Parts: sequence; C-alpha cells; structure tokens
Amino acid sequence: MLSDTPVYPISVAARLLNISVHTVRMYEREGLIVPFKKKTGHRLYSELDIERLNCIRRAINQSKISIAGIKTIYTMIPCWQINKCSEQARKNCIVYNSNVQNQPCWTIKNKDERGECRKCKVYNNFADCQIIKAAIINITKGNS
Amino acid sequence: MLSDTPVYPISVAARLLNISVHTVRMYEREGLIVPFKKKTGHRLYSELDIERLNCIRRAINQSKISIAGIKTIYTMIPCWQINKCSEQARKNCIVYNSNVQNQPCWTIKNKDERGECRKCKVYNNFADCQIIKAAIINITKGNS
DNA sequence: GTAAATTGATATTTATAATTGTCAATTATT
DNA sequence: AATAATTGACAATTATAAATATCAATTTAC
Repeated sequence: MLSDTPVYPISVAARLLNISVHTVRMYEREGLIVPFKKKTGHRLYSELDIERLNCIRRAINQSKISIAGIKTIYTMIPCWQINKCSEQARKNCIVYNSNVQNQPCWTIKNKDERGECRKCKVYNNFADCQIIKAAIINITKGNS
Repeated sequence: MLSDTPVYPISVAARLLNISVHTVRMYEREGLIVPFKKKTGHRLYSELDIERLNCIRRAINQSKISIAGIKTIYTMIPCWQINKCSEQARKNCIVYNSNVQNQPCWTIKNKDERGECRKCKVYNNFADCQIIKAAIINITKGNS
C-alpha cells in the first residue's frame, strides 16, 4: 500500500519521474493531479502521487492518449457510485447535479458535503484509464 | 433524421469534410468508423457517416482529444446497456464477456448474436464523446 | 475500351501538443 | 544573513501525432 503522506518537493518528484518540474506543474494546471500545498503555496507529493503521475505518463507515452483525452476520461468517472453517496448527499452535490461538467470532480470547488479530494477513493483509485473503463463496465453490468 | 444509406464514394466524403481521402481511410484503420464496403472493397459513406466524421474532427481539432483517446473513450460505451441485451445474448457475446478489450465493440468480429454494426444504436448514437459521458452518467444514476 | 477513381502500402511533410527554458519575486534551509 | 529551491508567467524548443504525398494494381463508369 502506497503512502499518501505528502513528502517530496516538486524537484524530487520530477527527478523520480524523469521529467522537468514544469511538466509536473502543467499536469496540475490541466486538472490531472491535485498535489498537497503548504500555506506558502509550495507543493508536496506523496508516494501515491508519484504512482498517479507514472500512470498519467504511461497514458501519454504508451497509450498515446492526449492530456485533454485523459481529462475527458477522468470526467467520466461516476464518483457518486464509487463513493456510494446517499440520496441526501447527491441532492446537495454540485458534481452529481451538473452533467455538463468538463472537469474531473476533484477540480470542482467544494461547496457541498464532499471531503478533501486528495483523500477520496475516486481521485486515488482511478488514475488509470483502464481501471476507469473496468469500473464503468462493472457498474453497468449490475443493471438489467 | 440523417440517412444511413451509403451513397458517397470516399472522394466525395473527403471533400464534404475538407480533408484528404487518406485521412478518412486512416480513421477507419484506427477503428473510429466502419464505412459500407462493396464486394469489390470500395467504400461508401452515408449522411450519418459524414456527421460521425464531423464529430470525430471536432473531438480532434476542438477538444484536442487524440485518436487513441477517442478510441479509448469509444471502448467505454456499455453497449449491452444501450441495446438492452438479454441475459442469453450477454452469455453469448464476446464483447460483454471480455472486459479487457481495447477496441470499440464495432471493431470486434461477429461470432455472436450481434447484428451489423453499421446499423447498431451503439455505433450510430454515440459518436460524440460528450454523449458517451452523458450516457454513462445516466446509466449509473439509475443505480443505488 | 479508355479515362478517372479507388485500393493498399510505404514514405514524407506538417501542425501542434508536450516539454523545457528563462526570468524576477518569494520562500525555504542552515 | 546568505544560498538554494519554488513560485507563476511567458517564450522557445522538441517530439510526434495527424495529415498528406507517391506508387503500381484494380475497379468504376461513360
């Protein structure tokens, strides 16, 4: 089990991934990752963040999915299913109630009952496009 | 309602789309489209095919989703839901029974009870990535 | 029967996404 | 207090996906 404790500054994260600091920041701007931020604005990355970034790199370099494509796929995750949100929670959730989002749920500001995105199953378990596909298939297979 | 009758040869289709004949063939090689083919191998495109191709072009040029990304998204369509396949049909369907496909269902050869892909709702109604997203959301919202 | 169009396969070109570089200002570290 | 690292913003570069060109063989259509 990978640790989700934010420990690596961006320079170390970039070195672990064999990419530049700029690229790591770009993935954040594009909404693919949500690193921990200190009050001063400095970023910190966990082991889990590194694994997530590796996954994104594979999608780009091996699967040839563009960043915009990855973002679109992330937006397809039915988070209320993953999190088994209650009727009440759904009623209050901006993600659930706006089909037309073009943003992954973790990029949408919290005005509802959702907790911290960095700790959420949706953010942590569905970095891989293949896993997202499998999840959608599983969920829909339950139906008649 | 757009006609699904195959009428345009590839040169006309390409002209309607402002792209080259080669590009149209490429989209087919990549599994994004399934044009009608005469016994001689010559392709024919319908109005619906043209609209589908326009949709693919928008995904590439405006949404900046790569061809590999579009293909991955197409692979996420839960076709058995769209087509309301029976238990029996699912049991016999290679698409339903192999989660690990990396191909849209219409590129997988028919050895089961599925009909002609060009006539299928899944192929015809879900060219647009946004619509696929909406469909997945709808289907999963039905669940508890 | 002949000119125009289509086919597949390989090679080339082009467009642009992805990545990196530079900079001054701010923050961290010892 | 001084050096190293990080920040955001803009510019430049690189890598490669997307599109096009070329070719001989086959098919279409008048």
